[in-house]
Amino acid sequence: MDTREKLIETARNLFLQNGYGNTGVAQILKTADVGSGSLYHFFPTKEDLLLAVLHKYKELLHPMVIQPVFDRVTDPIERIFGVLDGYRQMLVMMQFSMGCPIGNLALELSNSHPAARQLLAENFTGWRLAIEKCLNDAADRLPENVSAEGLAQFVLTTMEGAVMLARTYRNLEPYNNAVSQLRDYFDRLLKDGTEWSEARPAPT
Amino acid sequence: MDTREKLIETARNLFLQNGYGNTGVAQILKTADVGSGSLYHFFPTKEDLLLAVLHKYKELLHPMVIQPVFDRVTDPIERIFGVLDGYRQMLVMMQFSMGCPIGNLALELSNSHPAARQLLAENFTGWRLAIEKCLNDAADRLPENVSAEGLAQFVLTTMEGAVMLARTYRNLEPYNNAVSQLRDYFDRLLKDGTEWSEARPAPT
DNA sequence: GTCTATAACTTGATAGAC
DNA sequence: GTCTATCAAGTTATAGAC
Repeated sequence: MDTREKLIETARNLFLQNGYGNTGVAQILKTADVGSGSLYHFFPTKEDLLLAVLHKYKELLHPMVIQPVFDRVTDPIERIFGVLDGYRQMLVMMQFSMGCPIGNLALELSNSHPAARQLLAENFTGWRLAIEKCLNDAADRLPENVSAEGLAQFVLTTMEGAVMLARTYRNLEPYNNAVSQLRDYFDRLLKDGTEWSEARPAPT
Repeated sequence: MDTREKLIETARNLFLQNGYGNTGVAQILKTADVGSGSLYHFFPTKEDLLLAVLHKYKELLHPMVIQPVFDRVTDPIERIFGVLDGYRQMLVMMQFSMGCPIGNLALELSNSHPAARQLLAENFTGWRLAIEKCLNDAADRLPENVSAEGLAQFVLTTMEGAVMLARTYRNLEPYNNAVSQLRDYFDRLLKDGTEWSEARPAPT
């Protein structure tokens, strides 16, 4: 693995564990066993390294998060819950020390780092599109006036909130609960052909 | 306002805007116009100040977040959506620069600061209990086998995830969407078995 | 492309006078 | 209880040799 790739990979892991601000450049260098000059040759600033990490996450979304699930599950609705189960497994495996890497960085950086914020949003959108595709593949089972985009975004919302609570409580229960509730919602959507009740317009 | 209280209030605001790690003690001192010696008289370490801030949030939950909504809305289900609307208003007012203070700190600190993590969990629990009470007050309209605790936690999950997405996209749409979906879920729950709610206008 | 050394600065925390 | 002055350590980033 070349030096540039090693730096991105190391930074990705450390940002995931400690956040961006709490990860020092020196720590990255030590962990990657790379000299200071090398880093600043590839990445003029620490933020440039951050942006490279966020690009990397975009590249990893399908091979790491989506495709493995799609390979072993065919039903489009079950694929969605398969992806959610992947996050559950990660929480357990990492003993709640890591959540969704994008969610972590989103809250830390969306105020202060506009370029990073943009890439984080693109990561969210990529995730949502993958779920959206599943919903479109199951369109015949969903009420006609259900918005695939809106529902896919709601799945993302649920996942991110659930990961946050599970990590805070250091307990899987909030995550399992959220997935159960979402499953119940899906059951009710799939079950009856009744009208999607459009929510009231937001107050101004 | 005494110095101790002023320090807590200042730190609370700065942590909210910049996070814990990115807020320097010097910055707190300058903003609060307080000398270094005073701070360390009340709070031996920066973390002690953080814990005081988290205690403050627990105290503020009802007077600031819950009670104002309960005072102007009586229907228990509408109270829940009233609380959610409060967060929507905050996102707009603060132009997405601030989300849920607890959620922000939860992701930043739950790995590295166990004492803070515990207090963050207590804050979440307090919020959930307020929603849970609403659900119990509306128990006659909900299916018997619905767990008020589980559903209340799902509301919290949705709110936190929705705030995260809205801040990342710097757009209210993900938040409105999540609330709409949650409303639709509630409609399907309420409709299922019991009478139609007269507390709010029928969906258009 | 990589190394060493270091500049310029900020951090959290402390000591002691008053 | 508050002030001033200061500490040691850590931060990002740079310069110049190889």
